[in-house]
Amino acid sequence: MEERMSGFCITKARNVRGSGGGGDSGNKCSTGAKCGRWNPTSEQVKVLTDLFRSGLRTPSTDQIQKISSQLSFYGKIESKNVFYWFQNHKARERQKRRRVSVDDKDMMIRREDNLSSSARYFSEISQFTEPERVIETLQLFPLNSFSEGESEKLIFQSNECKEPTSFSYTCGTEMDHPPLDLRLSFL
Amino acid sequence: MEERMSGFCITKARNVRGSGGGGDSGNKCSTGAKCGRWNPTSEQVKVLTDLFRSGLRTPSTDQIQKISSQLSFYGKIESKNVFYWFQNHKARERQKRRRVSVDDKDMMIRREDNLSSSARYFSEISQFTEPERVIETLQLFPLNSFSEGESEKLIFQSNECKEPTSFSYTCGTEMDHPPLDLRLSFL
DNA sequence: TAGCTATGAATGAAAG
DNA sequence: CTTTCATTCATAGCTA
Repeated sequence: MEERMSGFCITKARNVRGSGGGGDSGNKCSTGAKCGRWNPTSEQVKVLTDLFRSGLRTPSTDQIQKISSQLSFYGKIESKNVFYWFQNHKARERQKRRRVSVDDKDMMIRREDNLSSSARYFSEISQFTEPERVIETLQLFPLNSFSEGESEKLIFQSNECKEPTSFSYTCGTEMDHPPLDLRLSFL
Repeated sequence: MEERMSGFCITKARNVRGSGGGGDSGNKCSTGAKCGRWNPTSEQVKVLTDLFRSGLRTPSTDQIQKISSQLSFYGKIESKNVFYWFQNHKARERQKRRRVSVDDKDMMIRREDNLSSSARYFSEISQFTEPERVIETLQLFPLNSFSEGESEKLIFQSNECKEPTSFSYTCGTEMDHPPLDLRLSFL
């Protein structure tokens, strides 16, 4: 009788990357392995996420500099880290949303699969899959005149929704056993 | 000492993925707990492996969707699962090969132990560690992309210690907690 | 119960 | 912006 299952899935019992919490913590590799890559502190991630959620998606060079400076308090960080963070975060959110959409549509066959599984996955990022309140750069600081051509953008996902151009392959809709034609020539 | 809450999902029942090929043997967590991780069915793995062996390494989004749709018959599966599967499979094969390589050059020991030890391991995946006949994407479908040469990079030189231009905020020099004014209005 | 291996998932960096 | 690569974390499922 192991009722150990009461412990549910331990999530991050390990030191997690955000070992932070304390003083320097910073970027030392959690596992102590040779780390040549930035390992964000939980605080740093929090701030970045917050900014992202506030609508910032593509920070300008200046913004990146400022953010980086601020975050350096929590540990070592470089501008490029911030740059990459936003780039990745944005790309992944979009990519994820795309997959979900498709997934959602294809879910017609499934019988009773609860979607609790995907819940956890998107609990962090896709918290707002509807708002779409992208502010896309946020230039509210006139300081320093205008740097280089930095203010334009403001696109509204125009090239995102590409009609999937329907397919004609037998989409198992009413068969018990799938034809399952997954040869490469089929894809 | 270690407060490593060893809760984790106790999994006593070995439902095994390859159980009777029936329809749903799929992904339910052994314990029935709501594990958030996809647990591929043996059929799904078989198909995926087959595709991989056929040369498919980096399926396009469309392909991923199709594969996912087809595999959904065997049990719950999402696009991201397929995506990750290929990503991991490819990476690991490469990693493995590289390790062997290094192993070979670095230490000329390489006695049979090596093989016997990993025999079981290689029996499944590295069935062919020599060919390298990667087909790399298999674009049998038009799949028009709208990417027009848009190259404007933003290079970050190591200017991490760049003086913070002109900030008036008290740069955490004597405080335990930073002022951290990272609201968008600040940037 | 503890350790190990295989592998799903995540994400920093880059390349394209 | 999109996609791929490299590493690492977390965990299911053995195995001893």
